[in-house]
Amino acid sequence: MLKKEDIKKHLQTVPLFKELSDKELQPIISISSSRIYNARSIIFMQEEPLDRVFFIHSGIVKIYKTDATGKEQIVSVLEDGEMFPHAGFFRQGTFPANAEVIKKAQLIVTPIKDFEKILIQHPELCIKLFRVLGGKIVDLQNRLEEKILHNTYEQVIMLLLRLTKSNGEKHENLYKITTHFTNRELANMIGTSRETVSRTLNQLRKKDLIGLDAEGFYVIDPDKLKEEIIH
Amino acid sequence: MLKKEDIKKHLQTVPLFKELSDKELQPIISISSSRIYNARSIIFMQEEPLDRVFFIHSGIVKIYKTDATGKEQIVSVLEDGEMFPHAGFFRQGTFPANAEVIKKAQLIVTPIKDFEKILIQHPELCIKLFRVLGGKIVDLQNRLEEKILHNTYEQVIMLLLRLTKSNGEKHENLYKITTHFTNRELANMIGTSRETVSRTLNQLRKKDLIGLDAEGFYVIDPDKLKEEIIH
DNA sequence: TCTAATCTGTGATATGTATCACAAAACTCT
DNA sequence: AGAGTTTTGTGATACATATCACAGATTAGA
Repeated sequence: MLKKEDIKKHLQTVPLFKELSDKELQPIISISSSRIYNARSIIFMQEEPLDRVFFIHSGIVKIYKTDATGKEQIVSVLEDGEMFPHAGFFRQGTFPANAEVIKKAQLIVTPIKDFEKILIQHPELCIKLFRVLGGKIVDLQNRLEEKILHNTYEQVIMLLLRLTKSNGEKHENLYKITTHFTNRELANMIGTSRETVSRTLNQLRKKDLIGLDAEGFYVIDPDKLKEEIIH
Repeated sequence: MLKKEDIKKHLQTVPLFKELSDKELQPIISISSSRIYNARSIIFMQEEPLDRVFFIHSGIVKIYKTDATGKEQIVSVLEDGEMFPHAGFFRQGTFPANAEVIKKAQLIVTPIKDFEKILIQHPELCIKLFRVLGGKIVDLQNRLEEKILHNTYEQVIMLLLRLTKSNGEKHENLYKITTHFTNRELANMIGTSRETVSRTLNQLRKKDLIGLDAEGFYVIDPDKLKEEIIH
């Protein structure tokens, strides 16, 4: 079965499953399926029952919420190797937010109930999941700290640094964010307006801290940029 | 040994350990110790190696960070039955924030390495911990959403509702927050100024949505208060 | 119980950022 | 390739909230 072979190959690239033997991976493969989602397709909505977890093999996914006025808050932007949602294990209920594809993605879908069964039989897997969840908690606390203790100018910088770290590729000492985010998307990630992001980005470019090339990609010197954060 | 008996009794009140048999609880009791912390004493600081977890039997603890200018951000306010930190399992490193006692507290201290060993031998415990961590993640995402999508007036209301839910006691259809927080503390929980909290609280009192009695306690009608959030 | 320290309330002012408006540029779709 | 849509840049203005200032109330310490 070629398809199951693919799933295996893809799951092996997920950090959560790294170091697992073929035999250990087998039960997870057998309950999972793979699917390609085009950009802009909705993976799930907040109200749906939380009955599956996703692992990203390729592409980019955004997790977001919208309020009554339609204002969007991007909770996180996830890419290959990452899992979502983080908060569903052994809890009944609905998804904590919406998920939509930003860049065409291949996802492994696993029914959460079956995954939980495998989980409790494999302490190794539990340990890794505890690590992942712990990391997520630290991450969210840092986000909250950024939002509370820093002004918008610095929040933009920290967002760029965060995106650089995860999505960036190092090319001759420069970091390139190879995904194009619109100003509005960047704004929604930190809860500011698109205009402010536009102004801040141009300020940073004038200071030669970032470059905005024709394709819309961002080029950054992270160390110099970090020095801009004084608070 | 009376002391171990106490620890047992105290651990049984922690939701994470509820439903565990005496036999299952025993290994955790044997590695734990109990200690009383007075108000204002520091439990740990951010830079210290994360080598233990705490369970609150009584009292109130705040988890907070401070920036270079001394500005404080209260990450969370925890009370009896709760555990902290949440993000330390199977990860090396330091505490993610500082912890200080707000109200005289009795804490159970458990070395994290030993706890981890017990954890991986008890799937039941793992399941509960996954639930707790999942809840924490949802919680933090909601906090971030509050901060991004709502104005200060509404953030204050949501903070009061949150405090009411956890610390509140129901008395003849009113909820009383039996812990006194200063305006500055409330402000630091949501990242605003003490003056704004003072003004907002008085606004809410004028609307008869909350009451501020002599002892400084807050009395709230949660349903009416919730209706104030229109966004 | 007195004194110092901290907390509260409230007006005045400053300021950062959202919002509005619109033109130009860049994409998208058939 | 051209029409329509979406994005960007930038000035002008509005507004929420921080900051400053200070007086009075409250709490804590000796």
